Amino acid sequence: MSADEQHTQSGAQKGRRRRYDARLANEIEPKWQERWDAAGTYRQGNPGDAGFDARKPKFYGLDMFPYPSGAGLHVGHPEGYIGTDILCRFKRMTGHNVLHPMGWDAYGLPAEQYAIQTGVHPAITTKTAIDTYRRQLKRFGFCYDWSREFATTDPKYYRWTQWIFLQIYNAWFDPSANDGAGAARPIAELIAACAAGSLEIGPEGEPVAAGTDGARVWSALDADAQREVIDGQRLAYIGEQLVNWCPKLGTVLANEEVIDGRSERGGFPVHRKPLKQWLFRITKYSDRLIAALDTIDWPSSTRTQQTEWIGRSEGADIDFALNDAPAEFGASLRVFTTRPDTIFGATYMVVAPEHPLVDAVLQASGNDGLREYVGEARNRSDRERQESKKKTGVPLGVTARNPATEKDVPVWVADYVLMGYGHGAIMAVPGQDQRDWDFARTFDLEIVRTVQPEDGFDGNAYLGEGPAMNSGFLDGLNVDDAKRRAIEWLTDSGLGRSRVTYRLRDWLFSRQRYWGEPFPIVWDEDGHHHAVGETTLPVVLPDMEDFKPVESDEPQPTLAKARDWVVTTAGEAGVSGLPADAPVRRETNTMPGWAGSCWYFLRYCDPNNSERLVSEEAERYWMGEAGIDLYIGGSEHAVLHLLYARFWHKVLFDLGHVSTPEPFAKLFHQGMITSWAYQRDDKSLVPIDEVDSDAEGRKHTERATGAAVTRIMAKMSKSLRNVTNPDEIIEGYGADTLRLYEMYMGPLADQKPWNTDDINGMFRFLQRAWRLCVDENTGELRVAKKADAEVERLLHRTIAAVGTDIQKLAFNTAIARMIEFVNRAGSNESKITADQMNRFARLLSPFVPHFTQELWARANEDGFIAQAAWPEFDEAMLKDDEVSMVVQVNGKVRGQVTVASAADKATIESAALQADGIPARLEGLTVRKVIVVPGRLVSIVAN
RNA sequence: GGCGGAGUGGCGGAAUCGGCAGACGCGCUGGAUUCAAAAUCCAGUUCUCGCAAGAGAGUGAGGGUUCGAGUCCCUCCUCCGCUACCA
Repeated sequence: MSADEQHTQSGAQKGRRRRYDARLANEIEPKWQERWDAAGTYRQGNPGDAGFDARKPKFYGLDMFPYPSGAGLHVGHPEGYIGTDILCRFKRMTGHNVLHPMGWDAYGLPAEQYAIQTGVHPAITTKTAIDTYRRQLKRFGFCYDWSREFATTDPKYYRWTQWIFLQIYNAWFDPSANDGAGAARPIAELIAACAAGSLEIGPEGEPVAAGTDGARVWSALDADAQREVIDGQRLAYIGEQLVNWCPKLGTVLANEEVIDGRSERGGFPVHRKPLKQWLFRITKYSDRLIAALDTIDWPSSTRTQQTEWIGRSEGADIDFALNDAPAEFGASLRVFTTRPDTIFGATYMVVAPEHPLVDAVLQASGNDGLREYVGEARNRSDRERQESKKKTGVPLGVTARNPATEKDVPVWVADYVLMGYGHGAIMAVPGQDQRDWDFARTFDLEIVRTVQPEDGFDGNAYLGEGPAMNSGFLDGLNVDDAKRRAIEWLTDSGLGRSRVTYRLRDWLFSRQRYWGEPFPIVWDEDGHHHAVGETTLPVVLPDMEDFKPVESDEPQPTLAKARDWVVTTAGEAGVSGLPADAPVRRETNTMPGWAGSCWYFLRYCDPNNSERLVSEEAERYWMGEAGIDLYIGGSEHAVLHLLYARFWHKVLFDLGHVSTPEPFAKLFHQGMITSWAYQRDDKSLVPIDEVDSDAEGRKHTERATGAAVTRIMAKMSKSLRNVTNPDEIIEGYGADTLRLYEMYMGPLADQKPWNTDDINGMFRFLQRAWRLCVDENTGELRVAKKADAEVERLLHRTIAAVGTDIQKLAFNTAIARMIEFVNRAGSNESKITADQMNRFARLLSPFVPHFTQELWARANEDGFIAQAAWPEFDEAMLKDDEVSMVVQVNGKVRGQVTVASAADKATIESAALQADGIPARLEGLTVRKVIVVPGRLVSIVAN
């Protein structure tokens, strides 16, 4: 028997259904959803629209929009959405204009992978997935303004994604702007400043103040050199980088998309490969991205993760003079260190296998051992490098002079040094660095301690505090002073300088895949890139029959196969500065999946604007002073999406297109909903349908092997087959019950185990609430004539507590308070008055909108309960006239005393000393002290 | 290894400032209703001893501060999440 049948058997009378059961829920929920839709109940106008009340404060409540996959929603997905929905409904009832939108993040690798596997075009699979998601989400009765819905794959949307790319492309980072913090400015201003002579071009091709030593004036550069300078300053630029190349996916990936040397999507091996790619100069924003974290209300763990991802390290660059190095490399080797104070302990040096010194040495000498090692190291994937922490390396046959000790130290090549960080070269100080220690031990290199370890220290490298030793002029200084002194000495002697390094790299933005936004860029016959004209946007993704990538060791963008699309003319593409008939080829890379999600929250403010990405007025109103009021989504986006979106927003802010420096004023991560899974002894997981359990549910065995497995909690996943589909739960209980259950499981931020049995509790609660209001024999409302004073008092308290809890996102305790109200009011023979019912329904409505709407209608109230005002409460009703207090004797509860709540301490004390049973307890004892905490307890100390 | 979070009944979880630990829900036990079951309703339900009144113990372990500690301090253990050869 299905849950549905069980619940409805006795209530399945003809005509108007009288009991609250699954059938009734599934009847009223779609009914009201249709009426809300038809009436536009959750439509929210913009400033200037008819009926828009500009005096109301705004509330922008945003969910991280989903990436629709073929599998549909599971019950974990809507958890955060239910939370935002409740808060947005509350805000609407408390007099706010509420922007609460939903849309689809639809470009990206998973959709394309799925399309390739099934042979169905990603445009079709994506549309199907979106339709499924929309249907499922609508069934929850969320108060989204669906008129603002869009997908990132809509040309009308990605037109502006491309437009933003062009703004970034046509911008440079002026380090002197913004009081020295630096800011993006239009590249036209840079060209104008150079042409006017207020900026000149430094030796590295960078703009410098006019008159700087060694600088050239703009007019002295030929057109190509000028172009090179400008292209070298763009915030979106072509750079050759060691990139993460994934042959299986046929694309390069951002560092953030590579986990343990494998692709985040699919888990395929990733190799490092030098490639020309589009990059964003996000590193220029490192300090601003760190500093602004203090201005926003985000979980501290997420702020910490972003800070560490950016990874600012203060230290020094030091140049070590090389002996016997190939002349073409130069005379010195530059390293970065965070511990310049330990330079006296630098007993050897290490360069990365990709370091230019290695190539120079290989060219100069036929060192076979070196060639072999470097070849192997370069071909090893990052994963292989990391799998074994065993140190490997070979000597380069070159030495360097340690400028502090004036001793020559050997230079090694080893793959524990990474080319991508610092200068790809280190001074190794085994005494103070564990990796160097391990390496020195492996190859029997000298170890010198330069910091005196604490007494009793018996480890290897010592990283702690202590006075410098074996360090000449630094001896005796603590670590911080020694660092400072060492940098002074390096600077004075011209051997080095203080320097800040970041772990963050420039953001690799191009992909070789089909399912993404095309770049608004064309290439001319000389190999120069040009922006397409803004009026020709969007550059529409061509519809390709053959969208399969070429699995290969060499990148081959899928779009290159769309020959008719690729080949065009400058005129066609709206390129300025080229003859209209000049042949150009379109950029065949596409943008990564992150592009669309970097600014979608702006588009919701004004989704149909065809003139601008968002109107200034709508942006200013909805983003307000500080940005989005509440953004809820999973913590897995702590560094990727949330960092990229902040970066785009800051560029747009600098260029004057948005009015807030940060997009998300308050961020909240909902916890994961977990489910049972089974684990073998080796920690590998077993799907739940391959396990048998005994009657008590204590012993579990894997069917195939008969081996015992342990029951654990794990993420819901298709492969473990422990996924619950919300459609089934709604069928068996209704969406209102599911909404309540997910909010009642525990604190929104916590990880929580799914337990279908627990849903009954919420279902019964709604049944009791229904019975409190509706006569099950007639279906009519049952209304008391006279209010019970206790129930009235409790209602005021419940309203106060629920309002507070909703704003704290403490929905579990809010629901508990409402259950208490129903339990108490329901045990009262006379039930509740029409007025009490009205207030109670409004109180409950953010949680169970359909249920309360139905009560609202049965009470013949006009309009929709969602548009009613939040019920008020009277402060005076929150206090009792009398309070019952506990009396403790020597820390143990020994009695109770009831006093007027206004009673003073002396009155309470004397009442407590005479309370039932207390005088007997105190017999033969001397009262030493009496502590009175009004309203709580009296503590008597006696001996 | 680093960073972050958490340990409370059989289970999920409550507990403003340190103030009656276990709200609320599940499950379980007993009862009502029923030919019977399901559903529903009522009562009970931290553990130990006790017929009971009651007494004692109790928030991962150990110590400390306090009239009073789940909450604050110290030492340790366990689990989870993120991250990782970043010089």
